[in-house]
Amino acid sequence: MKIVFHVDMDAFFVSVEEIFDPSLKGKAVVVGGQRNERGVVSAASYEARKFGVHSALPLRTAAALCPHAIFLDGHPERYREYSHKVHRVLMEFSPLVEMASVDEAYLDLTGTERLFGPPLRAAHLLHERMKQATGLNCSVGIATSRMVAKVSSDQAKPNGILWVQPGLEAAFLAPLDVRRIPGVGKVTEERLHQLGIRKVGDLAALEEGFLRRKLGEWGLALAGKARGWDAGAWFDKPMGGEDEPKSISHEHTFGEDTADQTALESTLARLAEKVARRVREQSVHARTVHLKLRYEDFTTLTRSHTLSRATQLDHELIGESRELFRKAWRKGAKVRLIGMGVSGFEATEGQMGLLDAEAHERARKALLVVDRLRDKYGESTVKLAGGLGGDHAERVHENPVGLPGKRVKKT
DNA sequence: TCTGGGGTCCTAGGACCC
DNA sequence: TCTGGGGTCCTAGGACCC
Repeated sequence: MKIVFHVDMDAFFVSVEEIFDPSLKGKAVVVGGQRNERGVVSAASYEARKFGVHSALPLRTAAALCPHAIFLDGHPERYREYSHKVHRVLMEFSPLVEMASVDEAYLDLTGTERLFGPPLRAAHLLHERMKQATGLNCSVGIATSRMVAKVSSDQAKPNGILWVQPGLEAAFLAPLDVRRIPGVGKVTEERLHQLGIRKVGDLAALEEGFLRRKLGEWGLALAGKARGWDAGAWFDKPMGGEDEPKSISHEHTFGEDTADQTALESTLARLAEKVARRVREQSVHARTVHLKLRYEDFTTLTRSHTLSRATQLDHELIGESRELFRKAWRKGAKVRLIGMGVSGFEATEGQMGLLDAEAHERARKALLVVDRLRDKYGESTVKLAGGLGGDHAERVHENPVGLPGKRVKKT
């Protein structure tokens, strides 16, 4: 019988911040930005949650609900560091660990009885070891499948352990709201409510034909989940597989909406540089370029273009995204968010003429040097002049007011 | 009280090919 | 000339997750 653990860190970002500043303990803390900023809550302490603050809530709403809360900017480096610590602890219990995000993981503990005893005992050992090694609380769900283990850790929160024994999956799920099923969000929940389905048990009792008619193939998968069946490749996939990303993107929401073409295009160029750099770090080449625009009324559009040849060069991604932008943007319309990304990764850039290939190679090598310099001295110290193989000489951009992430280095 | 940023997966129509 | 059917790629949009 398969034994799957789902380990979920409690209020992860807040808990990490408390390690760096213990005076935060027991207080209402909101991580994600300042109280008057555009943005949403990344994590809220349990104290703040008492006032209705939760993740994804707009920061300004959180400030209205809980005026005495302490608002903190996030520290992604800290969370990555602690995520690695968590990973190391989990590896002590099984080599089959799959981090599902910075703060949660699946473990396959099948056949570890001899080492750690029965599942509950293993979970307690893990829980204690986690606290001792990282200073963080976690919750553990134990089941025979990932899906049920995940629902179970959710029910165990905070700081708890819950084992759904083999054969009791459907009984465990039945009384829960349909929203508890991973993959059922606001929209699907609403559709299910309209069909009179509120509990997972209601879902499990329905005829398959009915679900297929009302919700399509997705409805069938849902009914399976409701019965505790964890179907599909995801279930069978062995844990621990580190797969490469399928897309890389960056986006930016302006502090104030803007229709200033220079500001928009220079922001886009900065995003494209960050994306290009990460593409090079992955040692891949990207074929499809995506643009995303959000206007002041929140209408959002995306445009994409597939290149005849994959690339990892700044100026090509800057040029492509700018072209997409100029075609898509209603001139004069105020923009709230601009973003770009790439997908369709290939190992090499593909065929090109000899002369092109030489220029291309020069540009690639120059960029690798630039990447290293930027590592050492910071983003803004290195600016590319023209001549690196493109029309980007005019690309040297100022930092528009209100943009984060470009600190100017004093020399 | 206005709604982040990084992703994944799915759907659906049209193009194109066999 | 009442005109299939499937597979794959491309593009746009959307649900969902942390």
